Amino acid sequence: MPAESERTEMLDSETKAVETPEDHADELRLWLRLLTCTTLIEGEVRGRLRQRFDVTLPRFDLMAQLDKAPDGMTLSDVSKRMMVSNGNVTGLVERLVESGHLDRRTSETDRRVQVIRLTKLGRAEFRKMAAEHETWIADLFAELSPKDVRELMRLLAKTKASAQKSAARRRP
Amino acid sequence: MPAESERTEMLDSETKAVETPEDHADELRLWLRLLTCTTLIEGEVRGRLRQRFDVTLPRFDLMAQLDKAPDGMTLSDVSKRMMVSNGNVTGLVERLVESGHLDRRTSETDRRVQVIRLTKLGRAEFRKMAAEHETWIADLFAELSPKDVRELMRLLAKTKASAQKSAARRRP
DNA sequence: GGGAAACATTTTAGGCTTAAAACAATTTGG
DNA sequence: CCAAATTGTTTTAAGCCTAAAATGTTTCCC
Repeated sequence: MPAESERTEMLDSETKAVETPEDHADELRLWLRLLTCTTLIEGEVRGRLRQRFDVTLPRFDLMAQLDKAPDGMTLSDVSKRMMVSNGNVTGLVERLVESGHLDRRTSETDRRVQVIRLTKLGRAEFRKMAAEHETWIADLFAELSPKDVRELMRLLAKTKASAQKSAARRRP
Repeated sequence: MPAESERTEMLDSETKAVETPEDHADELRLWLRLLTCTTLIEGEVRGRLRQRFDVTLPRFDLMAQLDKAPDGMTLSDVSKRMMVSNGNVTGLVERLVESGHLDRRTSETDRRVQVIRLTKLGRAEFRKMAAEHETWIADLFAELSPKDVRELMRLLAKTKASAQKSAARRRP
């Protein structure tokens, strides 16, 4: 426990629990700052992808998932990985098949399942974009020291675990 | 500088700059983790707002901005604060006026400007939602110690500054 | 075998979001 | 003063996104 109290109005921990509403302002500020950072970076990446490659961020993200899976993925896999709804993936895939970046085929062993892969074109274009994308990210985080990066990684891992537990508490 | 090298393949800093492509994998992983955390929390908040109050997250966010500005804000102000496009705000405001949560009037001193405020209903509903929302956030971050929270705040502030500088470098 | 449950995907309806163009009002600099 | 630039907002066109319902397929298990 830290020496300094973060709740200055609290004089006696016995009287706290029931009566005084807890002070959650710090967590709220933290959440807003987290959201700001993400929005800022995401907007920047989105803009650069559009300007340099005329591609949208969701398309890029989907292709990134597939680049890591040479044997293809099912739509459900993609949807879980990207943390978006099923219907969303259906539409995205439709457009990427249309533009020749993706190949979609029904699984031979389970006719419910659609397996999607990058086409040769899709893979080539993705690799080109990904190389540049990586330099943008490095530039956006340029002022963080290697130690900062490690520390942020650690704290965000803890945050993710905390949020997942909270979500599981509500939806068991 | 940390004692341990994070780029094991680099033997001589003289030869680095031009020839070997830099290793940005750590920053990329950090960005993905940041995005995962935000998406996770955002999705959770979105779902709870819908279930408990039948309200969308963007509506809630807009009302949160206005709650902090009793004298109202212009659409541009809101758009900058929320980091979304102008047209987006136009549509959101339209729906919130329609539902009786917002009041919109043209400024008397500048006929270009629209000033929006929460109505009595809008303020009352927002306050109710905000109180509960704060407990959700606290719960989502529950496993972070006060020290973790402070440290994250510090590192995210640094991240934000870094990203803003990078964005400014590109779009001066 | 056959019905119920589970699963994968698509569809639907509605809302959110963006970039860019269009429009309207004000400010500015000659 | 007045044309040009700037500012604030809306419109447009396209795409993204969700939750929930619908559809088709497979698995479970009695």
